[in-house]
Amino acid sequence: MTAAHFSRPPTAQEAVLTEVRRLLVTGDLAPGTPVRQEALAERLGVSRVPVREALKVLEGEGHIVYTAHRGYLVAELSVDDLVEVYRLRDLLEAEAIRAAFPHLDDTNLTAITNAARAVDDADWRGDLAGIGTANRVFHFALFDLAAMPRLSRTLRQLWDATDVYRAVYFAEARNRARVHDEHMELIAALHDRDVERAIAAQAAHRDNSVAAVREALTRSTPQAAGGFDPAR
Amino acid sequence: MTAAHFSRPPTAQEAVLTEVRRLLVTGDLAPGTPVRQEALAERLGVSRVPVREALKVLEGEGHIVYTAHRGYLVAELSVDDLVEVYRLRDLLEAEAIRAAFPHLDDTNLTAITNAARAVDDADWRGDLAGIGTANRVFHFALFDLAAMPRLSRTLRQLWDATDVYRAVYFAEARNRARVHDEHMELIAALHDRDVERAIAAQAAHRDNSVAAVREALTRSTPQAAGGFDPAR
DNA sequence: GTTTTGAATATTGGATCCAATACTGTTAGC
DNA sequence: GCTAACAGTATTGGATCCAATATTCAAAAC
Repeated sequence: MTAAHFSRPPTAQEAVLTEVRRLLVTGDLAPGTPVRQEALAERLGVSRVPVREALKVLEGEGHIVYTAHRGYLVAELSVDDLVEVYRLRDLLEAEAIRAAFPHLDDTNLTAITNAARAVDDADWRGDLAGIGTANRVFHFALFDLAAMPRLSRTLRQLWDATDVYRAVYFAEARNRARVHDEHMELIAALHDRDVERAIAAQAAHRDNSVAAVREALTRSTPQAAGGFDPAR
Repeated sequence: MTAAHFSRPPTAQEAVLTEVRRLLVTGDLAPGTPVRQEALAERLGVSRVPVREALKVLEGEGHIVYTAHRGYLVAELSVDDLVEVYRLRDLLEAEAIRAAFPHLDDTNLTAITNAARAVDDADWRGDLAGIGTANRVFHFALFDLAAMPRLSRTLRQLWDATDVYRAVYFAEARNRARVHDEHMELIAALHDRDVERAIAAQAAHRDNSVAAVREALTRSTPQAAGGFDPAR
C-alpha cells in the first residue's frame, strides 16, 4: 500500500502553479496587476526559474498576459469578454450535459448529489472559498461524465476566466440560497433523466450568475485585496 | 519609417516557440515522440531555459504532454480524440460563422476570396506546406470576423490538434481538387449571404477531411519523418 | 530462466549569475 | 513651463552550473 495521498508536488513549478492559481481565484492577484517574478519566488521560497515556467502555463491558458521584457499582467475581463465566455459556456455546457446523459447511472448521480451537499456544507461553515471549489466540483462531476477531455478542459478555462469575479457572487447570502435551489432543480432533472430540463436548469443557473459578474465588472476598477501583493 | 515588418522575435523563447510549432505541423516532431530539451536548444543555438519556457506554453495549449522528471511527449491523437475535436469544431465553427455574418461586408468578402485564391496558388506551386497555412488563413479569415477572440483561440487549438495529420490529406491531388470546390461553395454561400448554407458547406468540408485524418490515424503507428529528430 | 539489486548514464529541475531591456526621475535646453 | 536627453534603477531574459530523478543495463540471487 502506497502513501499516494500524501504526495506533495514533485516539482517546484507545480507548487508555484497551484499557489498562483489560488492567488488568482482568491483575488490576491487582481486583474490588471503585474505579476512580479521575484516577489512570487521569494514568497514561495524558490528561485525565479520555476516561477517563470509556471507563469508560462498560465499564459498558455490565458489567465495572464505577457509582453516581452515587460512581464506578466493578470488578464482583465472586459464586458465583451464576459459575454463571449457565457455564450461559449452556453454552447459547450449544453453539449457536455447531452453527452453526459448516456453515462448517467445511480452511482455517479449519488456522487453528484454528494457534491451538491458539499457546497451546502461549505455554506454552513461560512467557508466562502470552499463554496467556490465545491461548486466547481459539483458542476464538473456532471460535465466530466461526458468523457470528452477537451470539452472539459475548455470549460474549465472558461470557468477560470470568471472565477476572480465569481467570489463576489457567493459573498451574498441571497445568492447562495438561490444557488442551492438551482442545484436542487438540476439534480431533480437528472433524477428524472430529463436532458432538456437539465440543460435548461444549467442555463438558468448560469444566467443568474452572469448578471452578478457583469455588475462586479462594471463597478469601479477592481483593486488588490488586503492580502499579499506580489505587484510590489 | 520604421522597419517593423522585419522584426525578428524579441526573445529566444518566441523564436523557439515558432520553430517548435513548425516542427509539430510539418511532422518533424511526430506524435508520441519525446521532445528533448538539449537537442532542441542545441539546434536552435540557445540554452535550455528558453526552450523549457516555450515547451510550457505548448503544454498549456495541449500540443505536448508533460510528466515531471520525464519530460515532454508530442501529444498523440486517439480516434476518440479525433471524434471529440470534430464534434467541438462542429459546434464552434457554426457559432463562429453565425456570429461572423453581421460583420460580413464586401471588403472582407474580397479578403476571404483572395485567401482562397492563395490556397490555389500554393497548389499550382506544389507548395504543400503553403497550402496548409493558406487554407488556415482562409478559414480563419471568416471565423475571426465573429470578433470572438476566445472562440477563435479555441478553434485554433482544435485545428492545431489535427494539423499533424492533415498534411497527408493535402498530399493527394484528388483531395486538393475537392478542397478547391468546397471553398468555392463556401464563398458562394457567403456571396448570397446565406448563413445556413455557409454553415452546411463548412460542415461538409470538415466531414470530408475528418475521414482522411481518421484513416491516417488508424493506419500503422506514425513514425518520425526523415528530417531532424530531436528525440535523440 | 526469471527476478532483483545496484551502479552508470541520461535527462530533467532548480539556483545563481550576468546581460538586455524597460522604467523613473532628474537635469539641461529651448 | 515644456520637452528631450540621460543616468540610475528595477525587472525580465538567458546561460551555466549543480542537484534530483528516471532510465538502462549488467550482475547476482533465487
